[in-house]
Amino acid sequence: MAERAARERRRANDPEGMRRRLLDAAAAAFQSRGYHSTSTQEVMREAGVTGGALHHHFPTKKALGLAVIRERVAAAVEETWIAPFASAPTAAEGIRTVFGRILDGLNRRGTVVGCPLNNLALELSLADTDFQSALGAVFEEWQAAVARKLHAERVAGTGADEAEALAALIVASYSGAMAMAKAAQDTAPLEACARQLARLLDEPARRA
Amino acid sequence: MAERAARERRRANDPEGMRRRLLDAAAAAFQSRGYHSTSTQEVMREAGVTGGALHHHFPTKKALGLAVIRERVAAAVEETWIAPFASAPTAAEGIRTVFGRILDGLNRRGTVVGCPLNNLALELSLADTDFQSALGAVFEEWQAAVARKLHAERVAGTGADEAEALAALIVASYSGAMAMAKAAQDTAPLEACARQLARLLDEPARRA
DNA sequence: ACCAAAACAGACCGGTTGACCTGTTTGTAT
DNA sequence: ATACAAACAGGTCAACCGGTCTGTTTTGGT
Repeated sequence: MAERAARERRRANDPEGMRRRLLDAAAAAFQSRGYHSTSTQEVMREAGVTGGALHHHFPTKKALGLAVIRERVAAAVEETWIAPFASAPTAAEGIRTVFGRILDGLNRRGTVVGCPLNNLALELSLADTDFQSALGAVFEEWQAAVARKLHAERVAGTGADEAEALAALIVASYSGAMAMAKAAQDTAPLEACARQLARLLDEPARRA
Repeated sequence: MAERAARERRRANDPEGMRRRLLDAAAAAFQSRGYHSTSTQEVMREAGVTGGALHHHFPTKKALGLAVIRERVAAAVEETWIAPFASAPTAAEGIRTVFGRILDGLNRRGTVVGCPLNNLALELSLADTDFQSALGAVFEEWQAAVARKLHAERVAGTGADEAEALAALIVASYSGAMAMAKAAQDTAPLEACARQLARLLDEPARRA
């Protein structure tokens, strides 16, 4: 039919692009509304994609969630946290840089949507073991990267155990401060933690 | 009818008790499954209550959630955290006591269900402004109580600002460590943070 | 040129959810 | 005693969710 051909102009199969758009839309929606509060239809609408396409790339909502965690959340942590921290001249300077950039971004936007990893971790860790292990893996890699930096700098004693424990404190206080900032819709907890952590990393007897 | 009277044995109106059972069941369900993943029917079943009673005490699910936050979550934070910390001989000892008790409880149970405040905060803060302010208030009171203890002890400089900032670090690192423990289903992050925080509160030049 | 498989479109369905509503029972003020 | 409101029972309903299904178009191998 002529009208059919006229309406649907053309269709270019682009699997990777389609998959990318779906992951982008899902990651944004999960970030701002959470996993359970986001329906697959919302993801479809915001990605401009039909149900058939969504089902083709991600057979279930859970598969979509796992892909978001492994391909988007992990990358976001790597990009906004691990990389700038690792490439900083010192650990203390890394804290200031990372927190400073994130605070800049938050102040530019109005609202505090929180850390995507933390948001999904608290919502999904107990719901499903697949989610739990995927999220736990991201946390572990994050903490390990921070510990490597601390250990390379010989901060806080020589032991690798101490570096690991201090890395846990750093990651935990960032996650918790972001949670507080989200609940209060105020960046003050993040600023306070940044100052305290930087002071902690500057002061103590280094190079034992 | 005789059969009617025989079946429904008797009914004692007990508004406070009914309300308490509903809040208990809802708090437990929200804690382990989250707010959105818990249906009102599940709450009804686990509380042994009919729909009419639930609707009478809490007209909407949101009203139930707000009551859980204000009457159960806030009380839990007060009981398990604020009170033992405030009554400890020193702040450092308070950290050890609070974390120790919580770690004992976690090790006794198998799973890490996480901090109820943090769980609900990340799930609901962005969803609704009423939830956000209720959750933010609990966080603020928690941090303020910790800051009072630190200030009374003259930890970390004389300034009240420093006490407030250090309190933010303490609350944030606990919340974040619990999130990491939940994601990893392992209490190691909590133990690490407890050690680091206690060391931080012990060491520095106190009583300037 | 042809055809099988991948990529996509769009409708459909059972199950569930939160909310509501109409009755009935219990407590209480008078 | 009796009227009236609070407390509770239990069913109903539209809306929605995630998953599935069938059909069409595009793509790439031969």
